[in-house]
Amino acid sequence: MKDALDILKSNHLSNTDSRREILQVFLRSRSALAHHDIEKKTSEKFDRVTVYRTLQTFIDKGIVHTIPTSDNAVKYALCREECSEGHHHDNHIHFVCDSCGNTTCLDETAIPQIKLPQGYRQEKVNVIVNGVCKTCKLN
Amino acid sequence: MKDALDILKSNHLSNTDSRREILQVFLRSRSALAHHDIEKKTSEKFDRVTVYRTLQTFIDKGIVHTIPTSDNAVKYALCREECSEGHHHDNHIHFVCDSCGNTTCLDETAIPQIKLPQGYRQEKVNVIVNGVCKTCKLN
DNA sequence: ATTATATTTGCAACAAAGTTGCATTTACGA
DNA sequence: TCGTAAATGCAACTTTGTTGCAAATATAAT
Repeated sequence: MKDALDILKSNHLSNTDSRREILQVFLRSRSALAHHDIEKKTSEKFDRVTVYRTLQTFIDKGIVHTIPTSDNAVKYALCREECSEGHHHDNHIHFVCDSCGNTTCLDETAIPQIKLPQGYRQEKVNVIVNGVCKTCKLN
Repeated sequence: MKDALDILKSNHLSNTDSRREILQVFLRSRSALAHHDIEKKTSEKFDRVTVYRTLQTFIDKGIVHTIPTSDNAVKYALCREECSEGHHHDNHIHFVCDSCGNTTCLDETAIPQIKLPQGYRQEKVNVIVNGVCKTCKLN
């Protein structure tokens, strides 16, 4: 398991408090995080602006990716190893649990082939499944 | 083709200026609309609050549905006939053109079967495809 | 270890998006 | 046409996101 410092180093990013701690929050979290979650989990230690800029840097470097959700709250999650600067490979589906609210990447579940009508060019596909997650279903 | 009054009547909604005109905007538009688009297309005739409440009413009744997009701008589009109060059947994919920015419902393109890992219950699936639309590809 | 420099941060001020309570207005059935 | 419930508009507010700039900090070179 890579740690925050490794990730920063291999992406040629300087080791600053905010980057290190925000990465740690992601590494510790099993579900995707909204901007707001990140501010809270870092005890509002960093300015809102810094969090925005740090997230943008991570997206640019391919360290995290965004997940659109129907309630207009973009969430962020760590990319897997294969992502790199300017090139995301998040070919997995996202699951939103309507019970606990958690958004998770289902890395094992591939995005199915989609056949668009004639004339459309397909660039990227986002699949968001809503339902009840494993943990909640047991309770 | 149903008109605005029919839709309001069959959903037991009173016929007010805002509801009628906002519905007409949807009926005339071939792509999904953001809140902001609606305000503009009604010439800012209605208070922002009224537009929000009207949209919420339409969603509750199953007249429109929301489309999540990766840039955190929820868009709204008319549902097809089969939707009803509290029960959306938008079993089609959404296409976001990165060239013209338009979001459209591809009603003919069904959502493929998705096989979730053991233990997950699937309720709703959203598929958003980014790319270049028919019209833009020609130019 | 010290210093120089480019990068990053925090602040202030702002803009946009969305919400709530309440008084006024409107739709529509009686 | 009138009464009432529903819908609207206004004001005030919260949340979310952005920009410019001065101060602070990370890192590489000495």
